[in-house]
Parts: sequence; C-alpha cells; structure tokens
Amino acid sequence: MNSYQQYSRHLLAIDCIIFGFDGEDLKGLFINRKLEPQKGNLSLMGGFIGENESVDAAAERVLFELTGLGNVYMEQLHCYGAPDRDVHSRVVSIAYFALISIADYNERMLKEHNAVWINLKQVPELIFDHQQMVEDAKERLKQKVANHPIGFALLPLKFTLRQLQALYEAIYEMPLDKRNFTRKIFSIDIIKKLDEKEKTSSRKGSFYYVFDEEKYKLLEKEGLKFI
Amino acid sequence: MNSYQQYSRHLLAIDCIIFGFDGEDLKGLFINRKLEPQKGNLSLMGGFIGENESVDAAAERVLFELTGLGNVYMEQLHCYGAPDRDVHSRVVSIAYFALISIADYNERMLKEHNAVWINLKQVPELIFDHQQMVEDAKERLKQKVANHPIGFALLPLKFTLRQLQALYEAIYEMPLDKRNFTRKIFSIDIIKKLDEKEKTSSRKGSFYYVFDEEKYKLLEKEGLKFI
DNA sequence: ACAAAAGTGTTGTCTGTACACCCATGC
DNA sequence: GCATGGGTGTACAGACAACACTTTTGT
Repeated sequence: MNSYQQYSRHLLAIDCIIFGFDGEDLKGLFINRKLEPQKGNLSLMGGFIGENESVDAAAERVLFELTGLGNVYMEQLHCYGAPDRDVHSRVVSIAYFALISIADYNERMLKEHNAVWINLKQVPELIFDHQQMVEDAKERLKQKVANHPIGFALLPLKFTLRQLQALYEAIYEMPLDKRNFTRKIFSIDIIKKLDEKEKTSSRKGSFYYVFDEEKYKLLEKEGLKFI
Repeated sequence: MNSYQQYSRHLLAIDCIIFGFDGEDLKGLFINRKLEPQKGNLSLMGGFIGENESVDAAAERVLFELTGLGNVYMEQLHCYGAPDRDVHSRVVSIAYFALISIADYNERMLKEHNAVWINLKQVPELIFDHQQMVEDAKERLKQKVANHPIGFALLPLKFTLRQLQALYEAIYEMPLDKRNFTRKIFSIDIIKKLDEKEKTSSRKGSFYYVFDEEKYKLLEKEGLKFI
C-alpha cells in the first residue's frame, strides 16, 4: 500500500561547502564550470540524491567525488527550497559543510574537477543561491567552533599554537590575543605537546601539538564551552 | 532544456514541531491519528510539499492547517533523510519548529484535527523518527533562546515576570534564581512594564509586562547574548 | 493576623580582556 | 649581534551565582 501517490515528487540535490585553511585564510573549494550551462561560473560541488540513498550518505558521496576523502567532519547546514532557486528546474537542495585539511586535498583531483580554493574573506559570486549557502555556512562555522572543538579538522595532524590561533582568527574574522588564546586552549586541555618543533616560520621554532581525541570525546558528552 | 531528467524524484514532506507553554510546562502539539495506518499513534503535524511550493511556504501552510495561525515564529530545524524513516515509502522530511501562544490555539481546531498538547518534559512515543525530531527541536530551542529573545512568542501579549521565568525554567529544564533572572531581563531592557496587575495567582498581584518589539529589532541586528 | 506569592541587594568567585617583555635561534 | 617570531604573567572589570527578608493584600 502506498497512499502517497497523489503527491508531487521533487529533484533533491546536495550542495557541499568544503572549508579549508591554508595557514592564513579560511578557504572554500569551488568548481569552475567547464561546460554550459553557466560555463565559467563558480559553484559549489553538488550532486543529486539517489533513489534509495540517505541524504547524509549522498552528502558524503558528493564530498568523496570531489576530494577522494571520507571520514571527514561534515554537518548538515540547511535545506534551501525556493521554487526558482535553480534556473533549470525546481530543485530542493540540502547543503552540508565539511572541514578538511587542505594538505589532504591533492592537486590531481583539483585539476580533474577544475576545482579551486578561494579565499572566503569575501565570498565570490556563485551560481544560484550558493553564495547565500556559503555565507550561512561561514556563520554556522563561527557559532559551532565557539562551542565544539571541531576546528582541528581544518589543520594537519601536527600543528603549532600559532597555526591554531591563525585558524580561529580566520574563522572569527578578528584578531585574538596570543596570551589569552594560549591560556584558553590549555585550560581546555585538549591538545598534546610534541617534542618536535616547526622550524620554517621562525628561527626559534614553535612546538607542534596534536589534538587529543580521548579528551575530546569526554568533553563531547558533557557539552563544553570552547573558545 | 532540462538536463536533470535522469535523476530520481522524491516525496518531500514537512513535519512541524509546535511548541506551546501553559504557564508551567513546555508542551508540544501532536496529532492523534484517527485512521489507519498507525491509527491511535501520535505524530507531528505534517504534509507534503507541493509541485511549485517553496519549502518555507509549505511549512507555513502545514502550521496554518493545524492551528489557523500565520505570522508565527518558525524556523527550519533539520532535514531528515534516512531511506527507511517512513515505513510506507521513501520520504525525505524537512522539520520546522514553531512557537505559538497556547492561548491562541482554539479548542475547535484542536478537536477537528484530533490534536493534543503533550508535556515535553518527557517526549512521548511518536511514529517514524518524530521522536528524534522533537528531541532535536527541544535542544535547538534551548540553544536559540539563550541568544535570541524569541521566547516571548510562547507567551500571551501580556505576561508577568514569574511567567517569563517559568518559561525559561521549562525550556532549560532547570530552576533559575528569581533575583538573578529579574536583573538579567531588565539589563537587556526588552520588556515594558504595564500599570496593570495579574491578580489570580497571588494576593499581592504581579505586574504585567509586554515585549518591546522596537528594542528587539535593534538587538537583532547587533546580535546579542540573552540569558 | 496570617498565608501566599511578589519584589528587591550584596558579596564572593569566576571569566574575559588588556597589555609588554624576554627567549631561542639562524643568519 | 641582531632580527624574527615564540613564549609567558598580571591586574582590572564585568558577569555570574549564591543567598533571605520585606511587601502587599485577600481572606
């Protein structure tokens, strides 16, 4: 028995805001369309949801298709459903954002998909309502990162305190005080110091740290205030 | 030109979590199904999204169909897309939550739809994944109300400080200190005292207040920390 | 006069923020 | 020896949390 036959069916898409961090700025991964329609215009990576595919799975698939990455921090952002948001046909889109370490993304895939990393200090012009999506994602990331230690997903496994601070400064779009930041991070006790130093950016060198997964999981349960 | 013909089309539904407050507890409005399938079981009010209907508009329509209310605080919660979430067919659902003043909801409509207000201190058993939706909505409401003065939508136009406090206590599911609460509310300066008193719940009587729309809009722009 | 809820201040603790100098090293 | 970025402590201000008594008035 299917009592739903009378109802309209809709094209359902995923659009994926992929955040990266290059040590200075927050960046987004965009597709530079090679073909008509909208040739030469920038858009988010997207795809359609399959017949029997869960929405979350579709989002992971879309991310994988562009980056080759799985097991990545990903979160549903919002469902965009204006009837004319896509110029070709009525398409409802569910936007997700993902945080990846920019170093994990290889050149080959970048070229293959004609993808580019673009600084998000100013969101570029994008097709349809993708610009709005990116603005919303930036805002959500700001909120989220203040209460959950997810920022680490944007950094390489080993990172320095300065890199971590630069990341937060990029996300919040404001400068942070070095001493206060350091104190805050240590008080949360979620990173472990390594014996190794990063030596390229200064003579003195700065210690590497790694994210402490164990402690994170403890905090995750309790809920926490991060930065 | 429609290049999307190859892709699957999906049933798209709205489910609406309607919050109310009776002076003591946070409540939700649910449908008690009169007909098979799932007769006798509780569910959220829902509906399907029309061919050319925006998702937001569909949510407003669903709310209106059950409550007769428009111009109500409403917010998209999340898109639920597990392929087997509805037992009859694959349906992707976009959940919204709404805040209404329980007094605005009239008995007639309640009976007509076989709807019931149920205390959300413990979320009742519901069909499909509706229980999850309600849990998520409660959580979102907690977060939201801490930073945005939207709680007023759950109260009548005139309310006392004690009612306002009881509302926050119900949402946070914790007791609040009367003096600290009062001070906090006044410091935000978003309610106006009336000359009138509510006299049923005490001999002394407590002053009525109204929400100050003007101040709210100012704060809205700047962003604010509420409670 | 008393019962019942409304209203109102103070203090200690914690958290956030502003701010400047020494350290280690490669050149 | 000096230029460069890395690392560290203190003091003040504002926010938050704990706490109890007086006021009003209907009965």
